[in-house]
Amino acid sequence: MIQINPLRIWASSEDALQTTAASPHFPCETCEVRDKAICGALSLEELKHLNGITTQVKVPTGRMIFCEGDESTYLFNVVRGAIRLSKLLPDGRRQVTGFLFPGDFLGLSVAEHYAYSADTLNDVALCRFERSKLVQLLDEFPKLERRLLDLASHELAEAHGHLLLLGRKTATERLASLLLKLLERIGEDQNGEMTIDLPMSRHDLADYAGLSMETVSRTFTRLRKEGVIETPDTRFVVVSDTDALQDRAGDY
Amino acid sequence: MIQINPLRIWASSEDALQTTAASPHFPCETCEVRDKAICGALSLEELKHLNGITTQVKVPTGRMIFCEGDESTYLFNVVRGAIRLSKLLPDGRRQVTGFLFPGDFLGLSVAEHYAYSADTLNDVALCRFERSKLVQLLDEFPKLERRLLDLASHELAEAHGHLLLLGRKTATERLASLLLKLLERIGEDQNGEMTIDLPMSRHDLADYAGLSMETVSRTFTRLRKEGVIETPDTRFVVVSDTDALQDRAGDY
DNA sequence: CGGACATTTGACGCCCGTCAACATGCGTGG
DNA sequence: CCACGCATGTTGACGGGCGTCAAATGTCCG
Repeated sequence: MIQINPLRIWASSEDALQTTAASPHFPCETCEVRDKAICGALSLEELKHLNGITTQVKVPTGRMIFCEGDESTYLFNVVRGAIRLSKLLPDGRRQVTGFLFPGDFLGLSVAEHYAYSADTLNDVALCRFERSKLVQLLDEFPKLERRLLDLASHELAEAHGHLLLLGRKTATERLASLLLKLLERIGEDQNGEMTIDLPMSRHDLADYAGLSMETVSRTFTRLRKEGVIETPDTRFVVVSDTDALQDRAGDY
Repeated sequence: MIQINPLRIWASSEDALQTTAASPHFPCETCEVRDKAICGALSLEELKHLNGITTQVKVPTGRMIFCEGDESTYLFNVVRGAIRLSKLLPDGRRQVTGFLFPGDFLGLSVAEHYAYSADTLNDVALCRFERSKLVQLLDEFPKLERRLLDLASHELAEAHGHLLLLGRKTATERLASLLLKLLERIGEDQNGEMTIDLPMSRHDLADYAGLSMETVSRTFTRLRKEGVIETPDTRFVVVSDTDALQDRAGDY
């Protein structure tokens, strides 16, 4: 599998993020996702230990972070940007297993190899630690381990929802469900309208929902004509009628 | 949601399993799945503690163990039998998220509610503990927590494989993949022929693979006509040509 | 033997994938 | 500034894979 400079750093000068470990500035303290990420389980004192084994890393748009099957030497916290997780079949068919956003944990797997590939949908900032050092840290801070277990079981529940979506929902239900999930995760109130700024392409949405790009596009237009959403730009989705979207998602 | 006597015990006399906790006979010691299950992480001494909080439980064929959304008061080890995990849409569409067999852990979730329903495909023996007590135990035995984390990340990887199956594989690939998985898990050598004794119906297989029962049936017939499998009985599948089945699974 | 149930098989239709044409946006360079 | 090219998204036409419905067959058990 090809891996293109997975962790190359792009230019950054005025930015708070550094590529060196254990900065004297103790960046964890001022981290934007500190309470969301696994770090939220730790006291300030413990956080200093964590800070000691982390490296701040940036990855530009469209780069591989790691590949399915690679040895899982690193784990990450997503600090900024959006990430696509996916699995491939040998003939190129792709399944997107999830999208990650700031505060999410990446690489959760005690296994030796990554179970999926991860690449960037836009410029991403990561907080990286070596897996071996994390394991060490887990022994020191049991709270961290509990947090990881919580995380894993939460992701498992998410995955099961995704299974239901892929196995049993119609195209419309799939897209409605996906939009609702994105709305919850990255939806923003833009002068009274709940809006999603999609960092991913129609193709990515399709590969998440087990559909073709064309079907996703057609479903978008149908939802638009029915007044459920607006799409002022391909990149933005305004959810005009959340209830209607809920109805179309098929759950309950 | 309906829940029919989820943990009722059926007649058992000569059997080693008891319905009472902490039997003086220390059943963990002689447990058939002791090294497979999470218990494998524990020393004999630690096992005695675990033994103290477990209850041996039996559930007959076709009973609910718990329902999606129920408060998750109990966790289980599967000692004997086969279990179906599933999620439902309100209109009855069902997605089977997995099948469990002896040695598997059931209820992995630190969340307050089960994310899916579990019911029995045949007579099942379970080793049950209260979630609250388990959490307590995790504090005492960090090894156990590590084991659970391993387990969770393994299940996560399984789920991602399932996502790929549902999202991107054809009917034949889905069934071939499923049969290979079952072969690995419960396949037995019956005088030189690798055989699967299916505890689940065609309908269950279909709901796992996101297909209709009819399509599963037709795919079975096709695989039989092509000499990949034999189906002497609807319950038994003999895999005559494992390589051919691999080819049809679509991976690699 | 007969009824209930699971499975198989067949006929038919539809949802969604495929292929292709067209539209739109964006960056580049003249 | 516009022309052009490329990438992405939309729309239309068409076909196929799989779902649905229904009947036939097999199986179990009273």
